[in-house]
Formats: sequence, C-alpha cells, structure tokens
Amino acid sequence: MKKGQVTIRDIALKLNISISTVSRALRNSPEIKLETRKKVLAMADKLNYSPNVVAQSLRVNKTKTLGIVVPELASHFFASNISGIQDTAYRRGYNVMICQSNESFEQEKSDIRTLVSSRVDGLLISLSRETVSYDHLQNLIDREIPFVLFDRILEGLPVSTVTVDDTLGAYKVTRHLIEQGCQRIAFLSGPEGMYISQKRMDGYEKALSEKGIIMDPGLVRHSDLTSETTQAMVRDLLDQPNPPDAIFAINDPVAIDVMKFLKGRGIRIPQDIALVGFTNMPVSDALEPALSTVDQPAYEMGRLAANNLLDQLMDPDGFEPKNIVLDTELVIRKSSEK
Amino acid sequence: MKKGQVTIRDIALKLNISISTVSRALRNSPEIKLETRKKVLAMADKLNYSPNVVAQSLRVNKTKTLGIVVPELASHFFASNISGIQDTAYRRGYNVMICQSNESFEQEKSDIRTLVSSRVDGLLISLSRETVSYDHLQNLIDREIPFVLFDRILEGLPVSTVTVDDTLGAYKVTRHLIEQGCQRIAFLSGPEGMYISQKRMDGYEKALSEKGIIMDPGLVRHSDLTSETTQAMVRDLLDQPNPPDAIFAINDPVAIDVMKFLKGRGIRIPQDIALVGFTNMPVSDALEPALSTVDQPAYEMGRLAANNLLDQLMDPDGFEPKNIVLDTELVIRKSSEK
DNA sequence: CTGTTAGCGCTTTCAG
DNA sequence: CTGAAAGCGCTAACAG
Repeated sequence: MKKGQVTIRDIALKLNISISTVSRALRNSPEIKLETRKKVLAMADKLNYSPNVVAQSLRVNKTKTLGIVVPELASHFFASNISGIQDTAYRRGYNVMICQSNESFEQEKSDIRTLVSSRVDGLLISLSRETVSYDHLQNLIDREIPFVLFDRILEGLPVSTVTVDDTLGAYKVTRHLIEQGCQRIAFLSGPEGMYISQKRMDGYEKALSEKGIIMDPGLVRHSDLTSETTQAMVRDLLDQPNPPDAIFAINDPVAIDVMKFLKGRGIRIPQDIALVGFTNMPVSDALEPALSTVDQPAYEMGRLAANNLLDQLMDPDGFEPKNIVLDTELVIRKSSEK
Repeated sequence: MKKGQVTIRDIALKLNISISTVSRALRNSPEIKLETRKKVLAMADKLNYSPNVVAQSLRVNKTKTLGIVVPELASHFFASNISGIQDTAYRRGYNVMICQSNESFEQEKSDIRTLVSSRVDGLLISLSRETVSYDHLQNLIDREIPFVLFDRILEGLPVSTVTVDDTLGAYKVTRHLIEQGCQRIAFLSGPEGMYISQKRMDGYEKALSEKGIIMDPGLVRHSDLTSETTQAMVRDLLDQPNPPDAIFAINDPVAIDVMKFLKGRGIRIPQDIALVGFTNMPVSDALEPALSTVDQPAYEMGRLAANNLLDQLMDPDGFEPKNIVLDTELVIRKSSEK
C-alpha cells in the first residue's frame, strides 16, 4: 500500500514477459509452462511481491470478505460465535469485518449498510433485541446479497439460520426445576418480539403443562436485558403476595444480575429461590452458588453459519437455505439443587 | 456488488454530463455549480447509488480501514478495547477488521500479514503472550505502515503506545494487601517476557521494599495464563513449607482460576488467603467473595489508541509517537478485606 | 464551472 | 503456451 509496492508489472518487466503471463502463473493457471511459472514464482518471492487485493476485488467484483453483525462483542457467547466464524472463514480464504449493533435496531441497519457498502460478499447476522421487522433483511434478499442468521434470528425469511433448540433447552430447565420441587417458577425473559424469548417461553410452558402446573402470567417478565430492568423485575417478582421459588433467566448475564440482587436481599440460592441461566458462560461455575445453565455450542454455531454462507457463495444457484438446529445440554450446578 | 450496481457513469448518462462532474458533485467539490450538484445528488438518490469503495480504494490507495489484532476476542477487556476503537473509527469514517492471535506469536504474525495484504491503512495491536521479539513490527515500520500498540506492548519501538500505569496499579494492590496485614504475598504473574508481567512485578517489588518486606522469590510464579498452569502453580504455592497469605493475580481470569482452586481445597478467602486480580471484569463483583481488582479503562484505551492512529493517518509527517499512560483505580472488595 | 484523458493493479477474453 | 488489449469504478491532472 505504501510507495514502491511491487506489482505484477514489476515482475513482468524483470522477466521480460507479459503481465498476463505473470498473472496466470501466479494463480497456477494450467496453461502456463512449468518453467515459466517457476521463474515467476521465484521472482515474486525475490521481490517480496504481495498481490493487491483491492485491485483483485475490483476486477472480479468479490472481496473475499464476510460481514458480521452481532448485538455486542463484550459477550462471551457472541465472541465465541465470532471465533467460530473467523476460523472457518480464514480456512476457506475469507476475511471478516465485524460490527456490533449495541442491541439497537437503527445501529443494526447502519451496520448492514456499512458492510454492504464495503462490498462484503456475504453477511452473518445475529439480530438486536429491538429487531422485530424484516425490511432491512428483505432489502438484502432483493439485492441478492447472501446472508445467514444465527442465534438471534427472525423466522419466515428464505435464508439459512443457525440456532440451538431453544424450546427444548428451556423445557429441560423448567422440567429440572419442577423435579427439584419448585412449584412457582418465574421466567425472566427477554423482549417479547425476540425469537429466543418466544422459543424459550414455549419450552417453559410445555414443561409446566406436562407436569400439570398452571402457568401464572404474573411469573413471566420481559426484560430488555439491562441490569437495571432485570433488577427492577426481580424486585417486582419478590414483592408479589405469592413470590416465586425459582427463577429461570433468559441468559447467564441476566441470571448473574438476578443473583446479585437476591444476595443483596439476603435471599438464599437455591434454598429460598432456585436459579438457572442459559448460555454457560465460563464464569458460571465460579459463581457462588455455581450457576445451573444450558450449554450452548457457540463456537460450533459460528462455524456452521460460516460454512453455510460460504457454501452459498461457492454455488449461488444450487443453494437451498437450511435451518440448522443444534442441541443443548442442561448443566446442573448448585444454584438449582434443592 | 451485484449485477446492475449503479455507478457514476449511470448518473452521468441520465443527466447528460461527464462522469468527472458527477464524481466531483458527489464529493462536494467547491468547483461545481450548486444547481448541478443538486441535480446529481437527486439523481444519485433516485437511482439508489452507492459508491464502490473498492474502486475508490484502488484509486486513492487508501481503504479507510483499520486492522486490529488482539490476543483474544472472548475477553471482556479486549472486547471493550475494540468497542472503543470501533466507535472512534466509525465516527471518523473508518471501518475496522479484527483478528485474534489466540495468544500465539505465529498467529499474530499471520494476522498482521493478512491485514496488511488487505491494505488496511493502519493497525492497532495488542501483542500475544508469546511475543517477545520485534521483527514483525519492525517490518511494519520499514514499510511505513502506521500502527499503535496498546495494553500488551513492547518498549523501545518508535511508535505510539497506550497502556495503563501497570506499575502503579500493582503497587496499589500490594500496598493494600500489606495494609490488610498480609506478610507473604504471592504474585502470580504472566509470561516473563510480557510487558505487563514486568511492569506489574516492578510495582509489586516497590511496595514490598517500601514496607520493608523482603521479597521471597518462591512466591513469584509465571503462568502462561491458562487455567491448567494457573491451578498447578497455586497448588505448588500452597504446598510450600511456608505458604502465602495473599495472592495477587496478574488479571481477573487468572484470579478466578485461583479462586476456584482455593475453594476446591476448602481454603477461605480472604481469611486464609486474600486475593486480588487486575482488570475489573463485570462479573468480578458477582463472585463470592467479590473480587478485589484494579479497574482498567478498556474502552478509553481503545478510543485513545484509535484517535492516535487516525491523527497519524491524517498527518503522517507532522506526527510524533506518544506514550499514553492511563491511570487505574484499585477496587477493594471482600476478597482482600481481612 | 465542466469535460477529456489517463491510469490505480489486476483478470480475462481474444488472437496468435 | 503467451501476448495485446480492454475494462472493473473511480479520481485527478490538465485543458478549456
């Protein structure tokens, strides 16, 4: 990029051959004589040549770059997703550009716009907690820009998705709590429109009804996932005439906020109130009590999402969207053992 | 990027003017008549024009993209650094590409190579725990590719750096522990060559000598920051004839590993052994006991590093490298209150 | 104030 | 097997 960058022209000049020959040799075109190719490769090496990917991109109209949009980076779950995506992308010769929406719908739209204008070849998107409408995604479809949704998805779009079986995960949690003798299990959910809120709610309800427990709507709350709201909701839950004996939090960060609040109130976990999260953050087992949770294969989700997107880029026509659903594992720790 | 992308040529054709006029109008060149510019802008809007940044990059030999290399993404500290960088970069019209070295020197070199070949305009780098040599950085200097080091730096290079006052931070920790009555304070450090290991060691020694405590070399250990090594070292520390009454861990993740191990052994914190970390991860205060630690302004570090790099890109000649050092705050919690 | 022209570095027909 | 030439979309002299 700096002055004096070596180009194929320099190689051609030195070798007294045409630049097209150099170009072909560099890319192992079969029509080049072995000897010529060797000469070119040697000279390229000697001059420390490195191709100008910008020029290549302009020429072939492909940047070999994937765009990623996540709600936040400072979350172990999304960071692991990204690792999975990156490793896969690099292995297959792609770079990534990452944006965070900070859980804002507007920012998410802007991120997508930025990435598209950077000419990424495809996108991997996990939606913000505010996102309930399609338009910006439909726009990508209209412009034939391939993308895959993961974890925070929206249903009904003809695109690939990668999720865990949220319903089953929540079902396992709720059933486990019932088996521990809990009768009034609160569900501290995320925003109503969010896919994972709905799916985990389904699992929660299924387990309750299976065990013959009538769901008390007063035990279900929708948080915007911030600490403040979470704590306000727990307070509200506790101040009811008939408080819960267990809380199922939509994810580990929320569960940690709950834990802090309960401790502050002198409420014992799990004796007074059992607690379960979702995600299995690495610190979950360092908490006191260690947090029961649902292990989500974050890295694997990223890997699968990236592979699916790259397959789509390799063969745009023969491609069929897939809905990939991974299994989860309930990790039982102290916080829910009555 | 898809077929039928609108170009300035399309606008020019529609308006029966030259493409250079369109180009100038789009970029608010002062030499264009207001009326013409309005027409162009209107048409661009109507056709839903979006500039091809790849072509722009090729032409002006700048990508308006910064490269970031961090040891890992799944760390709240680095994720916050990145947020600070990103916000700053976006505000100033730049995108970012992020790579993680996974604490590997080889991977770090490869990341830098990748980013450079992607033609980023500059780099922001936090070194891996293995990095003790210069060559790959010197290479950037030789090629006149601007970069800034942050947090995990290496001294002696004519480039800007952004760190916290590691020595002072460690000094505060050690003095605090002494004031709590601790006499045998172990320092569980990182790899020997690492900048932060050395600086924090300096602060540790300074506090000890100031208080007239003779440093016991047997109380200083160098971990590679993995859980396994950390736990092995703590075991070793405990199995000494004269075990420590406090442990100062190089960062919070290591402190958490220490905590897990001590708990497993039935050792009480802080009564038997006091514990302090470094970084102030958001979960630190949810631990039991809540972890004393040193608060590092991660977001701010990222912001300053990015601003410094961007200043450098704006004015390459008039630029002087700066060593920016931020202050830290000792956060005292239960884990160190005897 | 606007148009013409010449590339940025590379790939890819089309001709030999 | 290799070369000549066109062009990806855009910017920037240079000329009017």
